Amino acid sequence: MPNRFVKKMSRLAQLSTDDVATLTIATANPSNFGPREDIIREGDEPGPLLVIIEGWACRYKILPNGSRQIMAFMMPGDACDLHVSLLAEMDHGIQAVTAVTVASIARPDVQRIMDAHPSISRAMYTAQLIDAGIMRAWIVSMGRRSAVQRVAHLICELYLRARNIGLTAGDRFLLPLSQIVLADALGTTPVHINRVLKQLRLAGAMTLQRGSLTIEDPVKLIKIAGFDENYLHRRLRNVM
Amino acid sequence: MPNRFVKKMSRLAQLSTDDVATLTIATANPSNFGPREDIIREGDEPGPLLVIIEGWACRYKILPNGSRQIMAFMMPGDACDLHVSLLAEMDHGIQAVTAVTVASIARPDVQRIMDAHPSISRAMYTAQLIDAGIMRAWIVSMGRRSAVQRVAHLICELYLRARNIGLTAGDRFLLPLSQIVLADALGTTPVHINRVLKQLRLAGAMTLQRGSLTIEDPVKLIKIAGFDENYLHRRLRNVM
DNA sequence: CGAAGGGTTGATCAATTTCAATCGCGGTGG
DNA sequence: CCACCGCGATTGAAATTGATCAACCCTTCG
Repeated sequence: MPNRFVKKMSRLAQLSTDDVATLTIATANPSNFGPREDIIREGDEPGPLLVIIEGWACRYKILPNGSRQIMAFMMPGDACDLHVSLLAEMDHGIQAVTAVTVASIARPDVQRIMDAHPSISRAMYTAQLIDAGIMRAWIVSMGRRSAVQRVAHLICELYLRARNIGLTAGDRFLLPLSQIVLADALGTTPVHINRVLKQLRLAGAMTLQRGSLTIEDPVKLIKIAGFDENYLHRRLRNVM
Repeated sequence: MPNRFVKKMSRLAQLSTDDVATLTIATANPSNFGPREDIIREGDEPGPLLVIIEGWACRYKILPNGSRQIMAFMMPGDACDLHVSLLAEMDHGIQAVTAVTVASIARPDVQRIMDAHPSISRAMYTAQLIDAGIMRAWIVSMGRRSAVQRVAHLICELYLRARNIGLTAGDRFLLPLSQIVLADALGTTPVHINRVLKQLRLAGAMTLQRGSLTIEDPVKLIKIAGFDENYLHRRLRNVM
């Protein structure tokens, strides 16, 4: 029974039985974090590669004035920091959003595994590609979309990502993000997020209550978001 | 006389004479683009790896309502699309900002070179790491900084990048970005950029006129920007 | 039961957009 | 050589979005 990370890697590249076994063994040491607990703090020296097995986490930065910006959400199967091994010091933190199970792979092992398993290496490369695409989409959202569009767009992104890993049930899925967290991710205030959610609810597009999101009218939501399904989806040649 | 790309790669990893020769040969076929000319268009199938040898370019996306968001600036030595080889179709365009000289390396050659030259591979990996850090900083800027702070922060970033490749003269450097382009990059309007620039000028922090930027008071500028020099700089263990 | 952490709503304030007009400069055709 | 264009820069005034401030409610949990 492969864990979420192994599953994700298997989707991103054709893995042999040996590849799968290697990844499974490497991530067989999970540890747990509670909600709001820091997994990595800004200023830490980058340690092992961390992989989310269960739960949601986020990448964030606190600004001098105390406000917070979330730069990414991580869901089961996502790696936290594929690329930061060269940093002398983390320039941002990673925090559990829900209760989270994390597996860690020592850096030398990552290197060894990638060297010995080209398919795994390819899968990780692809994962980075997807992440970069998501970051670009966030920049576009923050720069040129209104608050309503931003919320709608983020929901579309998260819905598709959740669906990809089998976390959706029809038009509904568990979205364990408080309005405060949404505000920190979208660069607005909780108050405004609240009004926007109400607006989307009244428009009959979607409803978020007690951590459960229901998409009432997918077409309307996508239209509001100006969501380009392809950026996460069809435009990848083979994967997802 | 190595070109800008070779120089940059040499700064990012210890390259042998052979590595340098390989890169030099691979990028010895430059072609030119005029300002505002598209180097890659959204929807194109990703082709060879493109490398900026001279001039400035930008990565951008046009939204349904016609507005434009710039997601990155590329300066001499920067690669356009290290990672997009797996995309079936470009989800954004790349455009020349000034007159630009671009070298291209066919994808299979990229693969072959990286396989045969671990140091080059490492340098490219590091380049990606830096780019990801810049993207994260942009997300933070767009989400949580005011327009003045955003402009100041972008100028700090571009100044350091320019200085890294020897394009600055003391506190001055050529910044070939119109107020319109700055607005597209920072998610505001040209009118507002104009007022913000005036504000920064009157504050004695920096002056931008006719494509030339002068930093009058670096300390003040950095303070306004809330700029963390480390994110581009000291936090990398060995490089830059 | 009390406290804490969301969520909700109203009223006001501030930053930024939008609209509109003018200016200046480099290039071009007559 | 000069008038004319087109694009970017600049400025003012009005309109709008989103932020801030301030309550109050509700649920959960110890």
